[in-house]
Amino acid sequence: MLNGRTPSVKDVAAAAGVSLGTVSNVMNRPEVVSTRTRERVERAMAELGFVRNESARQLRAGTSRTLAYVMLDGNNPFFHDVAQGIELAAEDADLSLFICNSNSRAEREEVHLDRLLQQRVQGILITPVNPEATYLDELSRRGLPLVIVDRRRGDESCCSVAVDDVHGGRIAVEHLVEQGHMRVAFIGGPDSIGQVRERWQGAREIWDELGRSPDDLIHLPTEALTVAEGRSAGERLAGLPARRRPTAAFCANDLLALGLLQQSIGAGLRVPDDLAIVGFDDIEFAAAAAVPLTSVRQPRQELGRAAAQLVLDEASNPKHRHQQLFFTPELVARASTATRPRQP
Amino acid sequence: MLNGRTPSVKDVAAAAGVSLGTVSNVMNRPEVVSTRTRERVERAMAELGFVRNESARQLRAGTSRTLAYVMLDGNNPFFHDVAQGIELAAEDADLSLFICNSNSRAEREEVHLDRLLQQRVQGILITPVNPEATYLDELSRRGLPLVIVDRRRGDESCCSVAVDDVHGGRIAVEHLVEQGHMRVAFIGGPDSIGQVRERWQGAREIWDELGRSPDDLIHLPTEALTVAEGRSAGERLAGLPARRRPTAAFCANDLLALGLLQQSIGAGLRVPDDLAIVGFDDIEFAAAAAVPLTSVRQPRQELGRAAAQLVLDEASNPKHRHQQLFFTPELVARASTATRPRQP
DNA sequence: TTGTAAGCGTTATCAC
DNA sequence: GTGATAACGCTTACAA
Repeated sequence: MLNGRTPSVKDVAAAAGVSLGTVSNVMNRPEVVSTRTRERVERAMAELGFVRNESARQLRAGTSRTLAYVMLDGNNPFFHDVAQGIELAAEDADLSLFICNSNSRAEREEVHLDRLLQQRVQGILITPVNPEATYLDELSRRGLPLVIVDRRRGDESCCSVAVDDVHGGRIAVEHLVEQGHMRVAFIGGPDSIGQVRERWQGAREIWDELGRSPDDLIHLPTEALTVAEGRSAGERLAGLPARRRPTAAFCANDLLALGLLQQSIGAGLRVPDDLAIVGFDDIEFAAAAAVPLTSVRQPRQELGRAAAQLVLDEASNPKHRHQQLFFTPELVARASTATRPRQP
Repeated sequence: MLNGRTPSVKDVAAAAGVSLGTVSNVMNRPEVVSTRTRERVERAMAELGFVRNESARQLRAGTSRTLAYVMLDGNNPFFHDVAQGIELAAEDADLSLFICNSNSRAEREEVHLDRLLQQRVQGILITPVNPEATYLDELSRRGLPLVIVDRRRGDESCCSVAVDDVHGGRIAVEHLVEQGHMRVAFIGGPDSIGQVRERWQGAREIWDELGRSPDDLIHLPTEALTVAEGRSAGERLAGLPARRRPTAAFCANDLLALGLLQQSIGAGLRVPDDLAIVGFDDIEFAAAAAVPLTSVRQPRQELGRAAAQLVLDEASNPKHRHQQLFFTPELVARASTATRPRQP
């Protein structure tokens, strides 16, 4: 009867001696079918090893059961934490989560989005290479629920969940000033990344408000937000003439900070005594560093969870209105900035 | 005509003034349709914003375009590197990759597998909680291509791609002995994890072969392979009476090693002078540690790539035979075991 | 080269 | 409570 095919509702119906509609009812509205036939059908399903075909279901029902997250950088644990937050929310809603990685390349991003469109996913969460990209608008125009994660657009054309990066920059530098530092470096780049610009802006703002001279806030640009770039920035820092050399560095993310920490310790500097370091994101490896890293904490999982909730609302609530959620980051002080080194 | 619906081949056909079969041909066998009509159809597609419905395609064609990887522990960057290797291979084959995370829970694993079965994915790659679990056999029995990644089964009932963990344990400890260490700790657990057992076994083998006393190879069990457990093991290590205290530790993975490193440095020990440390996996953060970590390197991306190739072969080659690939890991010596600390 | 039509496995709307 | 039956959007023979 089956000759190797994977069994369908039809086969189950035949085996259970009922019609195919009844089998469908057992799956989708079990309350409407009598206990006896339900059990008979379930037994048949088990015997045949029936597994519902999701493509057929989706085609007919017109509704998909998966969400997707297109992340920006698979090498940064931060995004995996965000993804985990999304996954938890998806799980609660009994949805699958499709995770893609653009690796910061707009072209990969477009390929992924196109595929997701073809799959007719219920909604897309994305940390885009460029939040203003026009192909993102097109998704919304198509009616596909879309939430931008950890980034924002200028307008309010879609939902987004982000963190106040300017504020983050402010509290990072404020903390360093409180610790008595007179010359501070900001390490981060490229400038094309909105986050980097805003964190740097926050740093300058507070520095200015505290009455410091702009000359004492030194910008060391990097080409990416990676450990390797952090090391390289460390070398440049060390190369500065002593009278200009900062006693503290605020890094645009934790990977940079980890790289800087490594380079500094390798070069024989003591952290925080010779150089204090603040990172951003508060990924797990920040707290796990040899000198536990002070960092501006983003609510990573919360970010993901909130984003998932927005996308689900947009998908199911006809009265949905776009929202721009904005979390406030917090400083987590650890040994890397302590006036005297302390434990994590 | 469309009233808000998303356009279908039918709509495209109408707009282009051709039949629906022709539209399909444009997508699937463009060579059989004349240039002129092809262009007309393509223009209509663009104007309508047509996106092919993958569910319908899959249902009719009977073939899916996605692979899936069920990873064991999303908090361990090692698995993300493996995933990236798979993704690259998938990309080459023009397939999408569905990434799931079981977080070491067999129950989540089963939920994911069930969903993937429903999606009729082309093949599944998995780093299972338990490679002997019977539900894995069932997938194979269903004819679903399955490859076990970074783990092996006793029998040869499916493809697998793994690393010689016993050998890894051997070279780690051999290296420590070469550096002159007389008492060594093995840190790792729980024993239910095959990897842990084999790395420990390799350690004992070589220790024995080198004529050392079993009493000088101390096993400090952990409850998980995490940074936190590494720290806790460090505390226990420090608590050992001085005459029994090892001068070197071999950790079952890099997360443990990182935790141990942090705890040790925090406690004022010098690494490697007071305590040498070897990790396993060689994740990026191992090289990025304040004292760059010596580690047993697994070919992370290669593992993923090879696994993807096996699953694709099983999916498309009727003469496919199951293979058990077995990579040999290499020791990457860094400062954490140098007799005199050196740079990364 | 293009058109026609059957059918993939489901769900949902009806009668019964 | 249960059973026919018509879609859903696409691919693929086969006919024209």
